[in-house]
Amino acid sequence: MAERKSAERKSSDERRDEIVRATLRLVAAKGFAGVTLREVATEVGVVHGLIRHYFTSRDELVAAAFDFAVTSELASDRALLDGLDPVAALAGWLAATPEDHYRVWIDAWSEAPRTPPLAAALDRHHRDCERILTSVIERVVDAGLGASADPAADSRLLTAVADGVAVQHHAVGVIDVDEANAIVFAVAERQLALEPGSLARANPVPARGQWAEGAAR
Amino acid sequence: MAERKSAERKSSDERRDEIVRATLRLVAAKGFAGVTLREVATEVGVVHGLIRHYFTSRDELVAAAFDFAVTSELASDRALLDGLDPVAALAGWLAATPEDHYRVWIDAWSEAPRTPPLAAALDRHHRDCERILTSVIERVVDAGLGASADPAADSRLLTAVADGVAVQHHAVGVIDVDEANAIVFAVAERQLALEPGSLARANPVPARGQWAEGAAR
DNA sequence: TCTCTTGTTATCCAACTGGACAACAACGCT
DNA sequence: AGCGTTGTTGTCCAGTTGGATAACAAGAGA
Repeated sequence: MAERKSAERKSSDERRDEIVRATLRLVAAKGFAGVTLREVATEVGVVHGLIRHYFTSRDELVAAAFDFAVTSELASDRALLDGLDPVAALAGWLAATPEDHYRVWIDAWSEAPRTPPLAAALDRHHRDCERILTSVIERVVDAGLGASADPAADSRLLTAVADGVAVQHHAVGVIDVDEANAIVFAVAERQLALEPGSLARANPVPARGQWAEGAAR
Repeated sequence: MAERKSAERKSSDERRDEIVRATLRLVAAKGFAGVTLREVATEVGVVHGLIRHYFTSRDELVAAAFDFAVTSELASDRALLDGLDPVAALAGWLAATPEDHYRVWIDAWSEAPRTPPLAAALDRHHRDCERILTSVIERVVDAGLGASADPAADSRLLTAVADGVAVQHHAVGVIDVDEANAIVFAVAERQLALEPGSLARANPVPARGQWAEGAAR
């Protein structure tokens, strides 16, 4: 009569994906250092021993979570940007990112110096971001809508501004989303010789991908 | 014959200070979430029970450590800046900060959303930093060496750039200290209508206060 | 149907955590 | 000298952690 209550049996890939997403949700809520295997297991609805069936160590799990976060984020961003005209794409890329996304980035900055695999992933994805922005800048220049003597350098500069503003907005909380966008747009317009106000006008509705459906407690 | 080996008996203030500094060193090395009372005690050379004699909880300890870090850092910065001419002060403030210092800031950004007292301290100190930079900008303007329509807004902007560049330098590691300074200086010179290169020339030797003598393991 | 693989559970473990407490020792005060 | 205060130690505790492992269960392929 003591019926064994098992979680639904799933394929390896499905379960693995489920675990990674749950980990990511918890990382966004509690930071890389704050997630425990037991919490992840509870979130998924399985026993904590099962996690080890998919990831040989905790570090491997959180590294996979960060990798998944950025990979899926950048994939959906690329798809979104491709469908926009150059200036709108620039505005869309520079506009403030959802809270959850940036929390993960900020946590990664904090943990990377202590976690080599995370540092490697961070380095790689940061360069990806700079490259994407560089190509967007090149599209703007090629369309004759702006100027840039060194798109890669301008990309690096604007990435720094966007990150710094995101810190003020998401972590410190001294500015709201409109102020954040205003600052980044102003710097970008001046740096790339765009018409003042053009980025704010072109800014598309923020519809970036969500990996964090359902709030982690 | 079993001689009791005690740590040197110290005054309350002395010991408290010693504990806070040790905590800060460990926070810089392992993050706010990574420090344990036992490690702090070992670092100081006492038993972990003694920590509780000075701080009623772990949270109170790390909050005190962050507060001490920023308070002493800003105090020594203020003293340094006051002795410099306006442009040199601006360059000194914007120039890259020692690794340990920024590690603590980045960790605070990461932890603040989860730790209310840390969030309060972060908000306060962030505003302090913006205020200091604002007054430096005003000194530059008053001396007729540069222009700023809104010193507070420019301070906010340059703070964002400095933070974003610091992330790229200290956390991600994609740029070195010279590149970091070059980016921040270039933005500041353009934003404040300074002569290009003037900040690099005026940049004083980095001699900011050190609270982290002796490396934490 | 039998077997082999693999997703899953239930425990166990050694290590470590923050906190509590009683005993001790050094010092200041009277 | 006696005494109270307090800096300091050693030890205990209940809880949590990441990891290991054996048993179980649900399929797949022969």
